[in-house]
Amino acid sequence: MKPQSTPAHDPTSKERLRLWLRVLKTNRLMEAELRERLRLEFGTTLPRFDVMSALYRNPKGMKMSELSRVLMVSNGNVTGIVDRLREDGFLLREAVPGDRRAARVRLTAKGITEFEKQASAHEGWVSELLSGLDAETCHMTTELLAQGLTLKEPHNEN
Amino acid sequence: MKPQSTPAHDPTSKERLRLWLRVLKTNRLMEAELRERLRLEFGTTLPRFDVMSALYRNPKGMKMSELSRVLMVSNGNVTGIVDRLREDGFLLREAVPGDRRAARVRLTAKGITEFEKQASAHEGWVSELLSGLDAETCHMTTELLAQGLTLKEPHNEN
DNA sequence: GTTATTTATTTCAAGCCTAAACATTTATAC
DNA sequence: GTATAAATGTTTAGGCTTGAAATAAATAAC
Repeated sequence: MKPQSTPAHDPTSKERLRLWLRVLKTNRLMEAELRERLRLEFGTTLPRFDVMSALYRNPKGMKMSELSRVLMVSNGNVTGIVDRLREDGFLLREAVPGDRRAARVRLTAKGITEFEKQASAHEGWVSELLSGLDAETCHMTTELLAQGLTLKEPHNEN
Repeated sequence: MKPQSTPAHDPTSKERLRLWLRVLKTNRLMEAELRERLRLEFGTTLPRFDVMSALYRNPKGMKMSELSRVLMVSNGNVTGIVDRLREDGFLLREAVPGDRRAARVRLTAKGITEFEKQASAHEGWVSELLSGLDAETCHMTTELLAQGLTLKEPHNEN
């Protein structure tokens, strides 16, 4: 837990690097698998699933900038994904009263129905992929990762 | 550690989902930070760094398909990244004697020098970002993730 | 009230990424 | 030997992603 001296062969630094590479690999393997299943079973993508998931947790809708902050992707990125989801009728845009710049986005009934199917399958897939870890071990690992990351998230005032 | 029953409120399934979301968040925050630093300090990107890193560990060079397998990205993806790195003079392509389909890629001297600078900074950044975890905790977390992921990597016969 | 700044969002160029189609070469079957 | 299959790479179409520039509206300064 010392500061960050990094003299080329600092063993702590090496262990942290190994952990990072493991996180990276876990992430890639799982994303690849989930992406493929979402595509085959539902004809959708991970970013689309993420957007719908955020909106599902916020039934009253979210502003574009909120979405972009919560999902940790750029503003312009959200524009495109939302556009395509709207073309498919899964969400709609509304004006924000009192602020003609902003746009509020929320799921349609069709979007809610569709997302619930996807989310149920998704949770099962994740559980299957992580079936090597029981609940307690998962919980501990989650806490360790959360505590270990000394990285402030971008500010969040609603 | 039971199979994957997933009856909507299975607590184990929920913990695995939470862990997955935490891995995802850790990955995004760290990738965003590392990407920005690579861009500002070295004018490069994470995928480029990854390719050079793989080649650095294989001084004799790697075939395109090897690169694609090790990095867990698609074949066509590697083509583009390698093209751009070659334009910058960081790597070169060679014919593989006895197989006129294949191409072997390896770092140039310029590429080696450049990557060593980047890798040194990169290791320091990672250590800084994970400074909340000491060596032992890192090691344990790495093992847990490695063991927990019941996902075969794509086969690797050289 | 006008000017300047900040905020919300879109557009754009460039690069990343995948799956599928393609071309070429090598290996296998017979 | 020839047909078939498998392997190596590239290309293509479409979507994702970013950072920067542009647009427009709201807010602050004065």
